[in-house]
Amino acid sequence: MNEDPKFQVRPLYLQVRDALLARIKDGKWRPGGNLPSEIDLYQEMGVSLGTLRKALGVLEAEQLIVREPGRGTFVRGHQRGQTLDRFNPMRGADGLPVGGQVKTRKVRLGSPTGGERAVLRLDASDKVVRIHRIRLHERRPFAYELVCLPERRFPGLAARAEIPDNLEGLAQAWGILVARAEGQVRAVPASPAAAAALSVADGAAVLSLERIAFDTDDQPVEAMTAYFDLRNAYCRLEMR
Amino acid sequence: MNEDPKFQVRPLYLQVRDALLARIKDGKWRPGGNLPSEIDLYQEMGVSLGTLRKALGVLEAEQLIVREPGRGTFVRGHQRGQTLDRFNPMRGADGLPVGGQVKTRKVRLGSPTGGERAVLRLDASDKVVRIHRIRLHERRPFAYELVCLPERRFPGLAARAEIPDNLEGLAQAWGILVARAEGQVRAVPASPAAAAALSVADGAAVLSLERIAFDTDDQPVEAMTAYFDLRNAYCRLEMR
DNA sequence: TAGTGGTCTAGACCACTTC
DNA sequence: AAGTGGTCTAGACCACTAG
Repeated sequence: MNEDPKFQVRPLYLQVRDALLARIKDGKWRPGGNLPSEIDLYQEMGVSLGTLRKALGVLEAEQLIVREPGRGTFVRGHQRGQTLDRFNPMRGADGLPVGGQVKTRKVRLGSPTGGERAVLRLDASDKVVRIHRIRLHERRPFAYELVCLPERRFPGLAARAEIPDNLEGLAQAWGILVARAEGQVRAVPASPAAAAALSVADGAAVLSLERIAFDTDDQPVEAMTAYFDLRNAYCRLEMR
Repeated sequence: MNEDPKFQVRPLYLQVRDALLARIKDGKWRPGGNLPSEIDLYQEMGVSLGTLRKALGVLEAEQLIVREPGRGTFVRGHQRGQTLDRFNPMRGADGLPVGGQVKTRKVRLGSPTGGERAVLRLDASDKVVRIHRIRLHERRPFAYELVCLPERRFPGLAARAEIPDNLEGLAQAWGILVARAEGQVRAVPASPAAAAALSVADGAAVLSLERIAFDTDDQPVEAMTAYFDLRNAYCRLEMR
């Protein structure tokens, strides 16, 4: 880790971050498990403690690890039992966390549309896995979700019996680290399928959430479109 | 700055951050102006360079300052000419930045409603300033905004001739530092005033954005409700 | 009591901007 | 050439957790 600094462009602490991230990706340190102590790590990697701590600080800011004074450093894992992942800002009209049943309706292998090819950066030969879901909240339909995943990133998914209910569950099962997501909330006329799923009139306005999720290499991992009954849902915002 | 550490709870670098922030608030360093160099600052404050730099890092993460290698450290100022402030996620249907005329319709001093008293944490005797605005985009009405500001934080505002077009402009003019905002986007039936402003049918569904902005002491600074034509607007999201 | 992460210091060298 | 922020090191002490 201590080559001639003359030819290094990427700062050492970012190289250390990359090396640590690579081990998390490899599954060397499991989600929820703890990393070696800072003392062990900086000695093993041949950098100073300050540099190692700066690298850990970056990973902490990226929400990939959690540090607890006196206890250790842990790989951040997906909280099971959460029905919505942390990249879903939609809430029920009552403001409570959405916590009903999830019906996974179809899981099919298919070819991407032009739009999906573009946002997921796929080749013509790539396949995608499509999942349709309906989420209930307080026994009423809350969301109708159309998920599109690159088959290359989720091999064997279409044939699986049990499928996780949200992005974080899927990602964790396939060892993918989701770093961020971007999207839009709009109102659109309901398609027949969305109208049926949400029990609203055909063509009535519904809220839509289009979302693209990216991994730590900034590669797209999932494209989702979700529809919500105008009256039962809103989008929660935190702005800095 | 170097008292007996036995009785210090708040870390020194956060105390330094607080001291620097106080000077920014006082207007000692103007928005856009530059701070003294790190060397001058750490010597003046009697802490080590590392501690001073950690304090600056916090202020940078809070988006209150900007550091430019080789040039210096600057107080982050509001970009004039931006019609929407950085705490407004709404965009026109074309995705372009909203950049039309802004009509400030009414500016009135009044008493807060119960809801406003609660979210702005006001006493019964406190007054509020209300501003109504209409924003145009591509010559069509884009947003109808109802702004509610504590008179105590914006003294003399109701009597001013020229009023800034958005939260950041207002805050800068009164020396307030906005740190964050939270809110919700929903669809609601248009009130008569909103319907008239947006040229939609009375009671038709419109998007609404309710937003509360907070300063660096986490005190509420503004409560806004804005309405948008469903067909012309959407909400842009970035999630981490 | 041993181990962990958090804070703080002092000093060196670097790339970059500005004059 | 002088000044700025960015990186990197080595070492000290602290509060907290756990056995």
